[in-house]
This record gives sequence, C-alpha cells and structure tokens, in this order.
Amino acid sequence: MTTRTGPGPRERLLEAARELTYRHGVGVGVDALLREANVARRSLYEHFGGKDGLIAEVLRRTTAEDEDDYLRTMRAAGEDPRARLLAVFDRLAEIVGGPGFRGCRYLAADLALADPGHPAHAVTRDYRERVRRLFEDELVRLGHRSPGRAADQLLLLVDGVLAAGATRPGTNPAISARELAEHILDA
Amino acid sequence: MTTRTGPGPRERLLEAARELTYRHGVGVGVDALLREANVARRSLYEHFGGKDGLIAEVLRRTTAEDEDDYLRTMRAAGEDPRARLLAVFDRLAEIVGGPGFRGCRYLAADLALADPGHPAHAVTRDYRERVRRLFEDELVRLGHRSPGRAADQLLLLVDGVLAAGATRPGTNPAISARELAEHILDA
DNA sequence: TGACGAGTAGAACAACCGGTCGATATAAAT
DNA sequence: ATTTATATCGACCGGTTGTTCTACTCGTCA
Repeated sequence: MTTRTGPGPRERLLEAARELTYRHGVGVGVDALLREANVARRSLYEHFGGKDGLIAEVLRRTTAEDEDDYLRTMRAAGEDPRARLLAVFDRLAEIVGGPGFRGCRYLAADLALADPGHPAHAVTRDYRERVRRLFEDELVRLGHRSPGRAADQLLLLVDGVLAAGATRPGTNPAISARELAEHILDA
Repeated sequence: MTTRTGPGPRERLLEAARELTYRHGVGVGVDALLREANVARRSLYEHFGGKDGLIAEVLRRTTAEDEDDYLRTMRAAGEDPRARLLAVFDRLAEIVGGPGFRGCRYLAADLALADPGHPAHAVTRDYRERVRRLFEDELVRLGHRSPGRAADQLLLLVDGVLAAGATRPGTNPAISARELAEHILDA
C-alpha cells in the first residue's frame, strides 16, 4: 500500500512562487514564499540554489504553459493562418478581461529586475523569440509579403494589449488591437 | 553679499529620486536616496511625509515634463494634425533608441507597486488620461470619424512601443508603430 | 538677546532581507 | 540491518527595510 504523498516541497514551492510573484511581484520575500508553500527554508536552496533560481524556474514553467496556450488557441481556430492569428487577440481579450489579470508577468519581471544578468531575463527573451517565430510561421503560410516585419508588429500589439490592460483597467485594448492586427495581415 | 545657496534639500532629494528610481526601480532604498541627495533623513519625512510621498511627487514632476515634451514635439511638427500625431512616434523612436532608455517609468511603477492605493497610481492614471485627451483633440481637428476609439489605439501603440523597447532592445518598435499609426489616422 | 524655523547627524526601532547550517526524521535502496 | 538520499524544522548570520526620535548647528528676524 502506497502512502498518500501529494505534491512534494519542490512542487509546492513552485506553485506558491507562481502565485505570489504574480500578485506581489518578484520582490516578494523568501519568508512569504516559504510560509505559503509550507516548506522548509533549506529546501528552497537545495532545489533552486536561491531565490533567483526559483524565480527563473517559475518563469520557465509559465512560459511553456503560455506558449501551449497560444498553440491551443491557434489550433482551435482551424487551418486558415489569418483566422489563427486573429484568434490570438480574441484570446487576449479573455485574458486581459479576466478577473485575476494583473498585468504581464514577464514584462513586470523584466522591469523589476534591474540587473541585466539575472537569469529571468534569458527566460523571457527566449519566450518572446518563440512567440515571434510562432507568428512569423503563420505569416509565411499566409503568404504575407514581409513576415518578419509583420511578426514584429503583432508582437508590438500583444505587448501593448498586456501593458494597457494592466495600466488602464476597464478599457479593452484587445479589441482595438484586433482591428490593427487585421490591417497588418492584409497589408 | 548673498551666500551661494544652490538647490535645497527638497530639490536635491527629488533629483536623486528621479534618477535612482529610474535606474533601479521604485524599490530603491531610502538610504540610497539620502546618500545620493546628501540630505538628512529627517528632511525626507518633513517634505514628503515618507518614501511613498516622494515617489508620487517625482512622478508628478516627470509626467508634467513628459506632457510638455509631447506638446513641444507636436508644436514643432506644424499645424497639420496628422503630421503632429505622427511626429509623436518619431519622437518615441528617439527616446526608445536613446542610450539611457530603460523602459517606461510609469509602466514600471504601476507594475511594481502592488498596492492599488499607492498614490503613484493616481498620478500615472491622470497622466495617461491627459495624453489620451491630447491625442483625441488632434483626431477631432483631423476630422477623424471616431476620435475616441482612435485615441485608444494610439495609446495602445505608445504603450506597446515603450514595453517592446524595454524588453526587446535592438528592435525599433517605434518604426513599426508609426506605420500602424498612419493606418489609424487614415481610417 | 532671544526666539524660531530649517537643516544635519545619527541613534534606535521592529521587521524583514537572502542565505547558511546543524540536527533529525523518514523511507527507499543496498 | 545498514546505508543513502531526501525533507523537515528552526536557529542563526550580517545587513537592510522604512520610520521615529533626540540633540545640535546654523541663519534670520524681531
């Protein structure tokens, strides 16, 4: 008979950090994280080497999930590249309009961590590059005349939606962005 | 003979805070601010009531300056509302491409200060509203069919440029944004 | 002269920062 | 049965957080 173990300290720590760093920013104290996760201080340093390592690992996980979210959204939109790209902005409208939305985690992390050598920056940079590639691939399939430039513009709109969604609650920037996205796709 | 006084503690403190909160974020310590400004601890609390008051006052000042910058940029672009609005994006290209650019101060402050009651939020909210109105007035003068909606879209582009400029250095998002802005104006 | 206001220097505060470490408990592997 | 790995508690480190307070030095004006 196997004992009912449940998620270990490592998982609990990641989950707590995912939650608290989003609510309070990456400036949350280690004590608060340990308290929330109900995990001994030492476990943090054994598993992640320190607070920075934990933060970077949390971002690594959420970027993977968010990338999956993009992929699923696009897959659900069918085969047409145009419809697939526009679906991204419909999905953004849901996210930004959702009750728990508090801004883009990656943007907040990049702005909060002044040290350019912090491991979190590498994670967010890779993520943005992957999303850009995702857009570019669709634009190529669409037969767009300059897929690279258009991908940059779409990424700009995504950044704008996430920024405006956080700083001007109430407005729904994703709707505005979708219109502009249509123009990009038709150019 | 008048003694050479120079800027008082209040001014020195504001200047130091303007600089340090931009370089290191609003999380800078009070000690660092006092050291940089060469000001006694007590003066901070007499003049601003505390760190939060100082931060809010710094933002109040920079928003006024930045609004002036918008106004001067537009005035220099002549009378045509279309040219005036597009000039904003040329100016953004300069700012984002400049050597000292480290992201948008207001966006960083909003994302870093989790407490919605922090006085800084009111300052940034007012600033965004003033900029939005600036855009809307020009759009009305331009005879745009839906100035409110278009102003929101321009603001979205500005947010996007400032966000992307910070998170994806090297790319020049203002150029991408200018193209989209043209489309908004011609709609 | 004396009072007042503004400034400085710096001690003290309680709370918290990220990080290290010894002691111990548990359970699987040998 | 013994070893090994993992996980836990919790004390402890030096340093810093934002804030309050006392004591002192100026210059100004009455």
